[in-house]
Amino acid sequence: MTRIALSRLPGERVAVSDGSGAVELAREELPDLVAEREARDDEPRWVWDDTARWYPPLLAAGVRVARCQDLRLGHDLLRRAPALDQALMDGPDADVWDRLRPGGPSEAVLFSVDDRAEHLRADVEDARQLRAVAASPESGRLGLLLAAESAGALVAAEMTYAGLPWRVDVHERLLVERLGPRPPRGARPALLEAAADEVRSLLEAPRLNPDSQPELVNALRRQGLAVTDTRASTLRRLEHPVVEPLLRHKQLAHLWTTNGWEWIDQWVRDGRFRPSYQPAGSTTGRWSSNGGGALSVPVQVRTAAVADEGWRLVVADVAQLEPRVLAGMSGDRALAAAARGGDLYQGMVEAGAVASRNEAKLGLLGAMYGATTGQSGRLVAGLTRRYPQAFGLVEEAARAGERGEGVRTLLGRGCPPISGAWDQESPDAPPDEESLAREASRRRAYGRFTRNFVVQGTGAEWALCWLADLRGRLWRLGGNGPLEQRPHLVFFLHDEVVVHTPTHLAEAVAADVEAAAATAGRLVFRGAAVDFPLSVSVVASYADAGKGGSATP
DNA sequence: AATGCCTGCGCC
DNA sequence: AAAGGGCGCAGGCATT
Repeated sequence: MTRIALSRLPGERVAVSDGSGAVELAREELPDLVAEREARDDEPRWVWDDTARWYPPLLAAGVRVARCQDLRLGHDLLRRAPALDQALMDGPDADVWDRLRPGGPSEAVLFSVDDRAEHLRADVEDARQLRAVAASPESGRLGLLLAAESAGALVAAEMTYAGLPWRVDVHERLLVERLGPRPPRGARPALLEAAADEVRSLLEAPRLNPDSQPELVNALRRQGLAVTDTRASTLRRLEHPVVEPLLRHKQLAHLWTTNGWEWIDQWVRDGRFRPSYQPAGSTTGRWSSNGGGALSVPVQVRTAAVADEGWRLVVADVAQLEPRVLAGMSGDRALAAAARGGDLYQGMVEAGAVASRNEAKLGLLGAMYGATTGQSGRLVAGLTRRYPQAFGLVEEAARAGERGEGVRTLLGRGCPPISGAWDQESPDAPPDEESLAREASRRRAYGRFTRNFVVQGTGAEWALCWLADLRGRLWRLGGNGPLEQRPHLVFFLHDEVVVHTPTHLAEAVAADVEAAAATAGRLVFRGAAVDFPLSVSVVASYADAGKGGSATP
């Protein structure tokens, strides 16, 4: 397969190097060249330093690419990969690659903070990464991971470009219903103020600011309520007339500040919500988001995510992704058997491992998060006997972390090392009891992190493969138009995707979403026969997903 | 005025 | 005695 490396040159120029030679051209000539090579070659792999910098201008020019290699993501990943000989990653500009931060489309044009970072040789770094991976005993898995990570970066750019369809009128109607009319700048909505006034009156505190935690705690205590915090769960346990308006105030305040009118102004344009995604933004490989709060499109406002006329949203999520991942990566046959159906927890009940579905859930979550006490902790002990490989795997990851050792995901992503050696402050003095306790607690915390890392990280790898395969299928499904006129991904969150599609293709999209999940399972888990059943809904509004309306069985 | 930590919420 | 992973975001509050 052809690899075509793109590097920035001084003066808005670009170097294009495909192994058979290099050419230079002006930056504005690039979209035509890319479109031409996409059509002529059989899906070349575009090699560049950062998808978030190269791809948005291409998308804006109507050019979609099939494959890429994101060298920054690849570099970060390989630098942490335990199965890689790190010496092979050294060489010219390696230190600059080490320091690269994710770029945004805007800053790419405005700033060139570091001249060396601006003019890196993509072909040189690409060759280095290829060589290092080829020399690794886990070259196959690492190669898959790099490809999936890069495909994810393409998806991220495309989703920001296309945007999640967003009906501002629906959203604003909801805001007015719950909060009252939009207040002038600096003022608070009427219904929010009304709730605050009820709280002030019931607590006999006319000047109380209910958003101030210390003030609120004091006011509650003056009423004889023994509280030390103001969490909703704490408040719900109290018996006092102030609880209802207080909880209502909290909810309305949250709606107003995080998904209110200002959020709309800032994040919705031309009927689309365009959050910015950051692939591998979390150390486990999960994506993060740095704008718009795409990681929590709250249930409250999902009614505003509505497909265009003649279009539908296909919403799909995986049931119990991480327990299934654990079954697959540990090779635990008993857990894999429980995972064969649509409900893994129910499968555990039917196998007689636990008495109830809820116990199954508590026990598994406890194992993956490191619960040691309470009901969850007790369940973990019992389930360890029933599912020794699965529970043993997370237990072993936790022990490694407690010893200060790192762990890796199934495809080879390494976790960050434990931070801050405890005895560095005064290396010669014998540690006192308190610092010993601190150290022990720090190691346990790292153990909980490594325990979760292996599962969460491998889950993220499955999801990336799912996304990558689905992206290709959607493109092939859609005819000849540009991206936004075909079925295309508009949202992704850990184990859930949303596709915006012309209505007549919705069923075909639903089938492709399923097929892509099966492909991802085979790619990541090879022989291990673990199902990844989806719940798929074809809906007009995101809020209607998962209600069983047109869910496939 | 800007920065960073804390609390609390919500998403997985 | 306490012992639950990963994120983003907003407001309050202390610090500079």
